[in-house]
Amino acid sequence: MTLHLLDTLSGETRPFEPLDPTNVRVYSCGPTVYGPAHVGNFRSFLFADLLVRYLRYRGFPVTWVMNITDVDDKIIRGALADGTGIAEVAERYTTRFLADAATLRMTVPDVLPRATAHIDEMAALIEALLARGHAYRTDDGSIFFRIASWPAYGRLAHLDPAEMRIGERVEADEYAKDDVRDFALWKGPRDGEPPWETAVGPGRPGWHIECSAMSMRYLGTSFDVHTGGVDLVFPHHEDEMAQSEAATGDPFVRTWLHCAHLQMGGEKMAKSTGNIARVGDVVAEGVSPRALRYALIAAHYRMGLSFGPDSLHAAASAVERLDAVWAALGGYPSDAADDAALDAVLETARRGFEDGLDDDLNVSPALAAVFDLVRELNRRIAARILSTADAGRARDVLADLDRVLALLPDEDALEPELAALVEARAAARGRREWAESDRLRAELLDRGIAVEDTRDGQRWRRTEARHG
RNA sequence: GGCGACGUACCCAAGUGGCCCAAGGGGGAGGUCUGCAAAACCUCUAUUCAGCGGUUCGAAUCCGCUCGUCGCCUCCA
Repeated sequence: MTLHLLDTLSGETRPFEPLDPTNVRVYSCGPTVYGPAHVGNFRSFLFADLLVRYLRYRGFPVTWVMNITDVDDKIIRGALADGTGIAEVAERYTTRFLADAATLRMTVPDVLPRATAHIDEMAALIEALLARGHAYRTDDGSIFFRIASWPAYGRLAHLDPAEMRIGERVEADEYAKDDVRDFALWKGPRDGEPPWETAVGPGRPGWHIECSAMSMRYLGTSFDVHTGGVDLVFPHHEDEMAQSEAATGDPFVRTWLHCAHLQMGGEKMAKSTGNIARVGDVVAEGVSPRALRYALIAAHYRMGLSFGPDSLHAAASAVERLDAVWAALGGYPSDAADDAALDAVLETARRGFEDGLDDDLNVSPALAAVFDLVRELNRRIAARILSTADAGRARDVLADLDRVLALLPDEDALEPELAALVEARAAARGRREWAESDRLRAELLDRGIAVEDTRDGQRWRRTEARHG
């Protein structure tokens, strides 16, 4: 099988065929940096991460672009509120975003363009739209996209423009649009708002134009995949597609991918309702970053996913299970001969993993294949039928699959002080001084090192998370 | 009001016509191993897939209706 993806626009699941096999181009709608992103936002970023990782695992070179929206109403409001500039606010939360992303082991995008650094590209796009008759100016210097000029409008969201409820709260009164459904490409200058002097006049960009300008700047007028949360389908991506195609005449995106919302307490996680959890807070509560990553990627991206203490606990246990085999395989002394059946076990796991992900990135069966492998490996370790070389090969396969999952523990050496405690504990146990060895074991656990005894002596692994 | 998704064990969650008397993870019960603990392994925990009809040799999977949950139509990942 090959990778198949379900495209929002066509509604079809199709084999993935890159426009250019030597450079798969992926664009993901990134954060608007007016505050810390919450874990719901990260679900969508990590789903894109999973896609990019899997494309690379499958051998495709990928260029991944994720924008940073660093100018918009909320940032302006936030800057006003705490008396700093919008650049400061944007910088603060961009830094925070990148730190959280790193915590969650998100692949660093190849390009992280900032909107404010691409104003000229936006202006050029708007000029093209004006020239082609798809946009018009209003008295205050704003420029709008004329939906009536674009018959394809509504195709992505599968909405009929005529049936759309006209937003009562839209800025219809603030800006004099020809049609309330028309959307802003450019907002004329206003007091208290940062103005840019551009070819289309002074003002600031509308939201949608940012993504069109930045994606096409780095990926061309047509590219392979565009990702985002379902809430972006309309109006953001609908508008983006309309303005991009109206400006260039080229089909904008080959495959649109949208992930479902993260649910917490039965409803979607959203800043507007305050129903949120943040990466920093969750980690501060003692959840390991890898467990959090697991909790956010372990379900198919188009399915609603519930988030909460239960899901985090299950995720933490699952990750520990991975850690346990990983550690067991690492410290596996054996004089057994090679296990003739191991290759088949490894191959079955790899096939199950790939078959799952090939099916529109369905991680559930992929993870099932991994855990089936884990059990097979544990059985063999317990039965001592693996050779040391076998253990190494099994580890290599796990590590290879982990290029996609990114859940395995870091391979770092133990700090000297802790290493000394581990040795002391082994020595005490060797002398059958149970009280002392138990004390050292407890102390090590307290410092994040779990020590376990096996027939071949003790072994240790990091635990990361506290347990309550 | 329009559009759409979903409803599988105690919880999360695969499976979308026969390999399903239904993966995987978590939780629970019992057992093995062990100085103890932990990990691991073994057994058990859905004759059943929201409910009711229908199509079919055959349905969790297709069709219809009913009930329920969630989302989009407005800033939003």
